[in-house]
Amino acid sequence: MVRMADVAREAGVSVMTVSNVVNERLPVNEPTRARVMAAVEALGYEVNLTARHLRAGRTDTVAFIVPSFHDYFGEVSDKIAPLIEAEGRHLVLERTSGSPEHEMAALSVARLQLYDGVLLSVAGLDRDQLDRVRTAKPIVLLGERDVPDRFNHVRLANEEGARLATAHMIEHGSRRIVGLGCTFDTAHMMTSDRRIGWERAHRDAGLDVDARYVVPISTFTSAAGRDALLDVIASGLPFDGVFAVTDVVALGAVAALAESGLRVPTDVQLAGFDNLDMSSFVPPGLTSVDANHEGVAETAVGLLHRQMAGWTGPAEHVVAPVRLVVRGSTRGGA
Amino acid sequence: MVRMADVAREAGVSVMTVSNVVNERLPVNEPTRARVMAAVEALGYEVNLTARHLRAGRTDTVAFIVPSFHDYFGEVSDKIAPLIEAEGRHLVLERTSGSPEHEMAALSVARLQLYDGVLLSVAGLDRDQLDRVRTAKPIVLLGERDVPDRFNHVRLANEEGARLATAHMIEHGSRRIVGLGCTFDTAHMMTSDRRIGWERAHRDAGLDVDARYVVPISTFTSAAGRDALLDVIASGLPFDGVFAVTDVVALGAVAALAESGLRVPTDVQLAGFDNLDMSSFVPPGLTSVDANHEGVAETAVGLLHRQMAGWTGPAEHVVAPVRLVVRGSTRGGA
DNA sequence: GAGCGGGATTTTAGCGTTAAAGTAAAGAGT
DNA sequence: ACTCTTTACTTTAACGCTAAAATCCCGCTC
Repeated sequence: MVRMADVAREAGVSVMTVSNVVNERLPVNEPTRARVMAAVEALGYEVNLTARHLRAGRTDTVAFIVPSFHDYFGEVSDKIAPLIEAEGRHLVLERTSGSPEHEMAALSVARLQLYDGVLLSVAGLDRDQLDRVRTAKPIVLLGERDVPDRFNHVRLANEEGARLATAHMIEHGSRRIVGLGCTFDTAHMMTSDRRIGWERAHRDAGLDVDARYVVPISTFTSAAGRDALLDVIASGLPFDGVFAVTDVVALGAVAALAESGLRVPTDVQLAGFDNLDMSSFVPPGLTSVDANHEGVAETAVGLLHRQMAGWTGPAEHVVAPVRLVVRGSTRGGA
Repeated sequence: MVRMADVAREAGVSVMTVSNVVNERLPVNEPTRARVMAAVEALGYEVNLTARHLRAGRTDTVAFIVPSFHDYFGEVSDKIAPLIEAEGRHLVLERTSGSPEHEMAALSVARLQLYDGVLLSVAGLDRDQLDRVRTAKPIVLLGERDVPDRFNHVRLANEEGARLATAHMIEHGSRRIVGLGCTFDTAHMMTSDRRIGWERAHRDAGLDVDARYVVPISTFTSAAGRDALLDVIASGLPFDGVFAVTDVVALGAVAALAESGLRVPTDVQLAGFDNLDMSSFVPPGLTSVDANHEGVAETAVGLLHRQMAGWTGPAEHVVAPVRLVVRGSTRGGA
């Protein structure tokens, strides 16, 4: 490894002069500068970032900590990256597998020290566990969990989104709408809130809420969504609509319906949540609640920047608005 | 920030004793140990990783550098993560947007110093640019590019995969198969090699190779795939099969075919490449070349571990085998 | 030609950690 | 009783960088 000291010796100057040339801090006479640059080139010197980080107490790096690199998080990450880079910082992703232990470890003082700021997509931690996190490091939480007031937090209008999607299907004739994955779950506000929206749409339309139509799924995967809906079909429970808790789950529903010979949207209308890239391409086009990834990314990064810039005012709790994107899987669609 | 020195003062011992307790290196008498631990707890001390990294010359962190966090890379990342973690290291993802400048920057001495090893999914750099990278840092390259011999490299059997998929469609009756995105491109061995496989399948079957069926796409997205195939349909060029260069592009083709009222696989057979999670759920099930993400991940991580363990033998160039997963989008399917 | 101002460069002093060498005290061996 | 270990802990010296203070050198003034 080539150090500044090696360059300094080669150029016949002090280490500080090399530092000043490399970082363009204090002015350096042109002949000296040229000699230093020549030495830098000759030796292939590049600054040791670890040493700089230690000395500077900054890393110019932001971490986005996600449960998995898949699907929704992959798409959001790609929105966040340019916003972080625009401020001259680096973005790195870390993965927690959604487990509370991993998330807690990611929020440990030790790990936080590696970054100037952290965006954490909370999947496993509850309010109490988060409350135990004591740090001055800028943090913005994302995700559909209950979090302590002192954290900046961006989440989606889950209830409203679910209500919109369900009401839309009711408006277009569905009367028995499966809430696929919309189970009550103290830990999981995502499913609970979407369940409430599903329920409210029914009540608003004067329809009965039948608990048999709330179908639990084992994981938020397409496979689990398909299996769960196939079970519903096999059970003989009649239905004419499906609101899936996420688009990934909705894709599983698409598969189940196709396998079972049920036509979308003629026999069964279908809507999802997240409006992933793929959703507009899966025939006949997946009606979905759009959570505006880009807006969420901008809001979250904005809050983080504010904190990193030294803002100490009260934390904000943003609920990102949603809108329904109607496509061919429901009867209002094109 | 609480430093070891603060803990040492609180516990009435030297800094080294704290270090020895915290890292369980040299043995420390139980009463002393307890006093140190109490001080650690009281002050909420956690080690400063930046300082440790500088001192140790190691970071116990591996970076996976990808063009984007989306789709294929998201899925591969999720396979790689547990393999890295199993060795007690951390995995972080960085993004290059696929641009040569970003990739080169990621391979700069400075950035490499932050990691004990790097997995780089090459998308933009060519052989010459890679050849300019001079570093002893363990690196494994992934992706369908030509790379200098001295780098460990894992790529897919692109030609064979494309040939398998195309031959399969020919075997089941297709005679005019669009090679969607399978253009020759000096820089992009992925498309070129898959094009060659598409071509070979034709020749093996004694069919003419008609260049009009090689359809370029602007980007490897579903939108570009759909638009390109819609153009083909509008042009009136007759076809009865589509081999899409990736599953993401194939999804665009699915949309284009559905919009145009063409039935899959009755009117048009369709096959893709990558076998993404979604591919088995998009009706009628996407026939796809499976590149065995998990195997690729294991191979790449294995090569990286070997290098990090000090192996200095010649680099390996692994071509990961592929197999065809037949689903409903082709006529051999279920 | 002593004194001064100011730009160029160097010296000093860490950032927080840990490998290695050093010391001090208690116990073992002869 | 004196070495010789062993155990427990401390001191020293970096890792590679840079903010701040100190020094040097030159032309300029009066």
